[in-house]
Amino acid sequence: MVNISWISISYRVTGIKYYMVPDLDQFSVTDCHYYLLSRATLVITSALKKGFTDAGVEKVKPGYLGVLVSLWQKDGLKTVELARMAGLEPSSMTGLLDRMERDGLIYRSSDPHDRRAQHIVLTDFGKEIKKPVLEVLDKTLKSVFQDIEESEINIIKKVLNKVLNNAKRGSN
Amino acid sequence: MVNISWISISYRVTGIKYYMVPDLDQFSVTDCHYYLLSRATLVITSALKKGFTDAGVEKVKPGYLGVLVSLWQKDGLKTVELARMAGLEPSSMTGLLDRMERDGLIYRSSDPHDRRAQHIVLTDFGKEIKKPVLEVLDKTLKSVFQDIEESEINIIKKVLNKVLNNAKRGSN
DNA sequence: ACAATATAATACTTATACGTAATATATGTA
DNA sequence: TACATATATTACGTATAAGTATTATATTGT
Repeated sequence: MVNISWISISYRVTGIKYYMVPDLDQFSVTDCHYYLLSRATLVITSALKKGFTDAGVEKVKPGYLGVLVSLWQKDGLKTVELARMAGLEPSSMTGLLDRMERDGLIYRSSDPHDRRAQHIVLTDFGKEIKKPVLEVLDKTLKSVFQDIEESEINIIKKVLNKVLNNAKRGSN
Repeated sequence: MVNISWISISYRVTGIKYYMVPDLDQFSVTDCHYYLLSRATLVITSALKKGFTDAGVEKVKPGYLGVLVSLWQKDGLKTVELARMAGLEPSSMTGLLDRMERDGLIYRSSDPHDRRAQHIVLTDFGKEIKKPVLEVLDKTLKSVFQDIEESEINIIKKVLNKVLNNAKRGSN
């Protein structure tokens, strides 16, 4: 794409001093882990969004996927449970559920035993769209990851899991 | 983390029919490419943000990095040029530059030869923070990608570049 | 020269996710 | 029982990025 990079010289220059600020002029974005990760996430999100629209389920946004799949497995989960399952903060989950409620996919139902808690329940519409949504998901990911070997996919998964663990440890 | 996954069964089940909707109950998030990519991006972003704050350059947000590094290489680029270099839409770049201007990192300067264009220029402050910002970047990425082999990093880069190309072709 | 088209930047709306704080309710302990 | 603490959810502000439409200029073709 272009000629700049704002990342991770350390992996490409051996013997560099830890805090040495490297000369940037010789790097390209396609060498930058952070750039590549964020762009890949964005293009997949964008492809999913287009896929849902083309399939006539434009009410479904990519961000809803985690919640939908969780609820298709077990309806009536609580907000915190959904947040934990999707890897989001509870406060993020609230806004997500607001949008999903607005779009007619779920509703909130009070817990008679714990008046703090709300159970998140799929509407009929939320149940009906399961098949087309999963089809779009499968098709989109097949398209985006086409011509990539299974062994490489496995390395990606392994490395990204390690990244998540490194970050988790770093934040403690 | 948890027991759900909303992704990409296709790579793990051989011989699956293209549009077959798979049974979800047996998958885990840590097997999901889309999940892993988006989480990894978010944890790195979060680590960078914390790094900037700890280093006393809390005016710098992770999203500013692409623009800053571009301008440190060549000051006075135009909005569209910066957008293209960072891989963003020009409309996204406008908002980003608004925040950077508000935070005292850049200012806009009209082009006398093309009255449509604005040149984006670093303030003194925007120039001064180069060293600490690059230090935080280097340190953070070293930390997040620690214990990951160079060969694996290279595979990640290769695969993600292919993903970006696949998505680009798919959108035409 | 003028009309059609292209380019640069922006405004506005929406989606996504974090962090902090507030509120209500439960639970555990002295 | 009363108080401290923990839990569930939400409210509000901010960062990030896309998409659509608009405005102002430039450029090109006739």
